[in-house]
Amino acid sequence: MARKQGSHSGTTGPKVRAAALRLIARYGFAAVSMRQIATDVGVQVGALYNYTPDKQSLLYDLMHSHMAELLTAWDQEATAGTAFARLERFTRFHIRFHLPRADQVFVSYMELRNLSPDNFTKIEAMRRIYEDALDDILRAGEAEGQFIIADSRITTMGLIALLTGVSNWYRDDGRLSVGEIEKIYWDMVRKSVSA
Amino acid sequence: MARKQGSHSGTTGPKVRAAALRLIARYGFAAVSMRQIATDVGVQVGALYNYTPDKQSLLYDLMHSHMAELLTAWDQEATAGTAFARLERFTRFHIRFHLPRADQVFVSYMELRNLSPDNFTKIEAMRRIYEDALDDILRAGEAEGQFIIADSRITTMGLIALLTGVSNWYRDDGRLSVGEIEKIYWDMVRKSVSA
DNA sequence: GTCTATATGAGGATAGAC
DNA sequence: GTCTATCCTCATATAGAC
Repeated sequence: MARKQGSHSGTTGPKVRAAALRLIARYGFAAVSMRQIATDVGVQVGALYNYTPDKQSLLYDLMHSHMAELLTAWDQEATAGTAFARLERFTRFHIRFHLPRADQVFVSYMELRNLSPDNFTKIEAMRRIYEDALDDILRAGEAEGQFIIADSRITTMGLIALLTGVSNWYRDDGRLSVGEIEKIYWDMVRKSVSA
Repeated sequence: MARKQGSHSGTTGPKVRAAALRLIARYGFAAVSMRQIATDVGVQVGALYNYTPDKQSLLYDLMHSHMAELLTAWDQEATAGTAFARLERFTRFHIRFHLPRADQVFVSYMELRNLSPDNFTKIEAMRRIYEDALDDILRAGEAEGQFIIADSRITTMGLIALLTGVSNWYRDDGRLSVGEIEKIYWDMVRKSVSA
């Protein structure tokens, strides 16, 4: 039988977050109960409230962590260079970052409507920063004459939808490596904005 | 005060579906209660069960209707011709069909995981038929030498993600007409597969 | 076809013992 | 830090009156 009492500090917190992420990705925020999460972690429901003040905060933490990681990772990846080189960097980075994070991507996209208004505003602001990074690249390339783009904002939204869509079909045991997928998508992106 | 009794047959059924669609799109299937739907329609909760055997069937009906309409509309739109012409047709059709159906798109995409396994299988089969229509065009264009495509299946998924993404940012009162949006996306699609 | 009332169960969150 | 027990609200679905 499972242990009924005792301290397991240091591991329960991360376990709660991991269980919540996986369950919410699979069944949706509203469909997942705190009891389900507790069972998955191996504690009773009351114990969860040592790690989150409420269910909403748990969702926000998951989405905020994801966006913060994304922005930090891109900050470290972004470089100077031609718009062309920067766009390739962005394309490959986006795929490489998101592919191993299917649950985070799913939750961050699907559960926006379940954030409280305040939390939604904060997450949207982070998302906007990321979109603007691509928008900057596109406008730079247009100014340099490397790209022909009808509308940089729409192209930004289009390319991000295209690239994020990888998560819809990618499987770890699929026939293509991440590198091959990056290449295929980079070909499409490159051609779609080409002069 | 609202009427407490009486027959309103002929209108309640569609109203139930319309209310369910709008509420589910906004808050998610699991988060929307039958009571909310009933309130929105203006009846008591028990009355809903004259129009659906249960909540799950209501969701399935919404998604099935959407996919059936989509396939029927594409059947009427599809034409013979060069792969190039067929791809433009598909691109413009996809945007024109989906733009005025934001709620349906959202629900059909987001609530797949809330379908029962049987219902999921049926909806997925319909979705696959639509994807295959694009896949056929791409492979035809490749065979004719009009397109250069690394992998038709991945390109199919990529283009559908790109095109469906329009629903993420489109607003009825935005600065662009549907025709202008079709044009911008067709430029991207055309170039992305160009030889 | 709709209403009211109810059966039956699950939900988020909290209090207090250990 | 976790457990048990509980409060209070809400859920889906059904039964039977009108």
